[in-house]
Amino acid sequence: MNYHNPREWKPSGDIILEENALISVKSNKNLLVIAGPGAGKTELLAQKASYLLETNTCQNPKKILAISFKRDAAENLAERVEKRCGTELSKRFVSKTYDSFAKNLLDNFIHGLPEEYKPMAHYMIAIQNRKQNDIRKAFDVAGALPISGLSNRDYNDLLNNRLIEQRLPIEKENQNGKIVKKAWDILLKGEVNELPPTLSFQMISRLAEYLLRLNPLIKMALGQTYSHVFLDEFQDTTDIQYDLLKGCFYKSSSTITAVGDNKQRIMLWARAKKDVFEAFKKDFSAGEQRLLMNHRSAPRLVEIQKLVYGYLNDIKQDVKTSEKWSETDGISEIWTFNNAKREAEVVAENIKEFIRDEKINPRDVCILVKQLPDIYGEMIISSLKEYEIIARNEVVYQDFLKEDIVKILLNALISALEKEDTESWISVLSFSKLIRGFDSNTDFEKLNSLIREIKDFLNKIDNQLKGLKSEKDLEQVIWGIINYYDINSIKGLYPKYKQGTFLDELIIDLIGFLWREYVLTNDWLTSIENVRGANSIPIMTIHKSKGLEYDTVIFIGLEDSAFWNYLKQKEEDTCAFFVALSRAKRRIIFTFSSDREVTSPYYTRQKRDKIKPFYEILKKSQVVEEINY
DNA sequence: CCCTTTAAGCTTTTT
DNA sequence: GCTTAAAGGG
Repeated sequence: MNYHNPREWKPSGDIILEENALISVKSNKNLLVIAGPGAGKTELLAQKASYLLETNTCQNPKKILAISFKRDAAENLAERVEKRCGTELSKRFVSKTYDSFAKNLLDNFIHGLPEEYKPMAHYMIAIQNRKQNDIRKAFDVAGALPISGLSNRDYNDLLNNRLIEQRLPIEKENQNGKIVKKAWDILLKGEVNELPPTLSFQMISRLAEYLLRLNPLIKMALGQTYSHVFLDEFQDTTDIQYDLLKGCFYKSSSTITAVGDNKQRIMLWARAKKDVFEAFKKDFSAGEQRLLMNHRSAPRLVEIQKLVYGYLNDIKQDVKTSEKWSETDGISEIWTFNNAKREAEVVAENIKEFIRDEKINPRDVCILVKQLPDIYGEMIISSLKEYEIIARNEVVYQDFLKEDIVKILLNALISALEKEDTESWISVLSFSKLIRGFDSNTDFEKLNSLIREIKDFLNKIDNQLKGLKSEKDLEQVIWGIINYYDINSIKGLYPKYKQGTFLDELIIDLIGFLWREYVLTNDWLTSIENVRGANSIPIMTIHKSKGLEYDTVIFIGLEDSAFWNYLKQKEEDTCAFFVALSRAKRRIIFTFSSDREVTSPYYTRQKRDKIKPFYEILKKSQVVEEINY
């Protein structure tokens, strides 16, 4: 392998990095990179990975470990690195989520735990929702904590908190401690007729951290394996995750690069550690860099974004916009209505015109809400239908489409229908090889016969699809594919499908979605595209939209009741407003309806007194036009 | 049975 | 903060 000289290294893929980004890429110290919306966080990390691998600064055979929160973020980053520095070098780039990282540590080194804290090897993942709460169950069996005056939900939250608030081992000096320890025992080992061994991801992280503390050799091995560590969306790190990070890399030889944005901190209510930036700088003696470019938003929209900094007591800084924009680019409007029906009509009509006159794709428009996308979006969905435009609540599909089994089945279907589609063919082939245990050493003859076999099978599927009469027939085809791969082999590759009815539910959903589309379109490829959402406008919450970008964003309901908790969490809600604002590349529209006559258990009369600062920001920018309908 | 009180929901990911 | 459904009391 020919490595580049660090001095001569240049960013790959025709990318020009701003000065601070280039400094961050070449820095060999622990570093906190504060990067606002559109600064190119993923690109920065991908370029840094390229630099480290191409110059052999990350010395072969050492690796880079990247930790993200969400699976798609981890996958996107891995893909970008492969694109930037090639398949060979990117083999030493390991991209994981926090939870899979922690679970791997626990599962691989489970014997490093003392018997007392060693979970049964076949433990389940805890379910915690309204119907089923395994943690609560464990406490009920252990003898619930003697605390009264709390609602059921608050009490469940408190129990969970008690379980994971501290590092292990549990201090069992007092009565409460004894009950918490008993709950741990039940969850780790299971209780006959009550609960199988069950762990939450928070517990898994605690166990992984304890494991490392007890076994310095494992910690050393981590440092030996990973010379560099990347941490994405660092502002969302919870206290538990931070403890684990410290357990892994405190005073280790690994160099850490954390990337985040304090202005997009909207997960505090979900345990994000508020002082994580300061803690990281102190504990890891980390330096700080700020990126000043916004490659995403048009100049007028960036002007509004900059005004939010003041409200968040953040350093005022001269954010630069991309040269592709001219100074007057960027549209921002507030649309006010007397009722939600009129709002839906006007929004739908305008979207129709955007698509028709500006030739933008439905996927370039996003309808954002603070909460309850089904309720806030209902009327807009039906108004858009009149123009034959589909809008849908993306929450329902986002997670579903990410599932491996869904990807596997859709790829098989596409490959059967469209023999020339290379992307789906490659995934069908590589999945088949994986299932059969083939690798690069498998001889050519065997591989060829596998390819012939798959092609025969895909032809069979194609023919079956042609003669399909009912949803039952489709069910048969889908199960045919699953049985061809072998359901037990699939479960072996993806252990998460072993638990409960998760796999069956996904398959039922897929059949339902596909059939519904097929009835409408009478074409399988279009049906698959529609299930994937290629032609529909996404409706989602601000939280779901984090990390995404759209040409046009329409925020529905800039109203007090949508921000019902504003007075209690001003900063976090202002961040949410900032995230919404900064999703837009060229145009952002906020709507207000003084009467929201939705068939919901919630509000009708709407005000905007409490969230006045949001309107002040928009007014102050002098680029926002308010239109009364 | 009727009136009053209380609780739930509201933003989330992860194998 | 606000609405509605469910539970509780006489």
